[in-house]
Amino acid sequence: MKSNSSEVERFLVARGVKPTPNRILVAKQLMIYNHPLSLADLEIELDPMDRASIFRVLELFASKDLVHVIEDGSRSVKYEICLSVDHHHISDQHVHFYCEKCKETICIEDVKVPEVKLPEGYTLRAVNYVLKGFCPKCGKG
Amino acid sequence: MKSNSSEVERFLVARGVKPTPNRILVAKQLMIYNHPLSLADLEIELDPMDRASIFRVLELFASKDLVHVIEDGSRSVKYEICLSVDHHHISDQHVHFYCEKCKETICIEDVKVPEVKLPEGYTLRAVNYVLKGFCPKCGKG
DNA sequence: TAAAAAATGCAATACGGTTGCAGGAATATG
DNA sequence: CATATTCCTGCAACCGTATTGCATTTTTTA
Repeated sequence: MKSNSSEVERFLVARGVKPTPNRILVAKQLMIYNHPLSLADLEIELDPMDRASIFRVLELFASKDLVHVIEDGSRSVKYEICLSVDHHHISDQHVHFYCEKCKETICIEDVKVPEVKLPEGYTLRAVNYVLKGFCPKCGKG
Repeated sequence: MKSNSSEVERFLVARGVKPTPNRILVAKQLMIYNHPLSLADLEIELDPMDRASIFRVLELFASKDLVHVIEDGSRSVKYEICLSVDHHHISDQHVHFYCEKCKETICIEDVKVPEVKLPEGYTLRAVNYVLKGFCPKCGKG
């Protein structure tokens, strides 16, 4: 996983984002962890960076498709860095599993989001497919 | 769509829920609309019923599988009445479409949630598959 | 180098969800 | 039938997360 600053910087620039200190830190953090993080998670990791600043960075990243936004049904939205440019095609996205016991959101890289055919007239822009239950660590509940 | 009180009452009793006035009203409202409603939606429709009361009714309904809980990525959870008993099998559930412009969540009854095969060790209990974009009414955005 | 624009941090706010508590209705018990 | 107990309800307070407004600092532009 790439993590040194200049690499992160290049990544940001390549995606049309000006590499400010905060943006580099947020991106780096998202790269180090390889599972979706919430705003609160990042706030802890990036202390003392301000929550609003992190929020705005994530907002920007999302608008430029640098992150996937995952709503796992926990009360907070999760963000996952998206390194490859073509992972916006739905069929390239993997599903996520939310463990109702340990509250972790896990990427199931092996399982891609299955595509469905929408009726006429709909314009599809994103998809959110989250499976819920108990993860292997938490057993049968 | 069934909507008179005695029918709703029978529905509740059949599912093991005591048919109190509030519960009947909430269930009826969910039946009248045939798309998922948020707590706030219901609060408006059922005025002057108390928010906490509606909340507790929904909580009860969810625990008894009388409603599907849908997280569409808007900030609020949506509830959709589930008339048939066997719609808890994932493959029986339909997908939902969230319009990013008009903020409505629409049931795509025709499109069932595709099943995926999880790796060993996971216990699947629920699934949330929401498509996002623009609905036919809102066009291409 | 001055003006403009962008990024940041702080504080305040909005919002949806949730809980504690007390009164009242329904139900069970003697 | 009277009383105890449980359940339901509404009110008000609270919580956590997301979001915004504004002033300050930093960067970019002219």
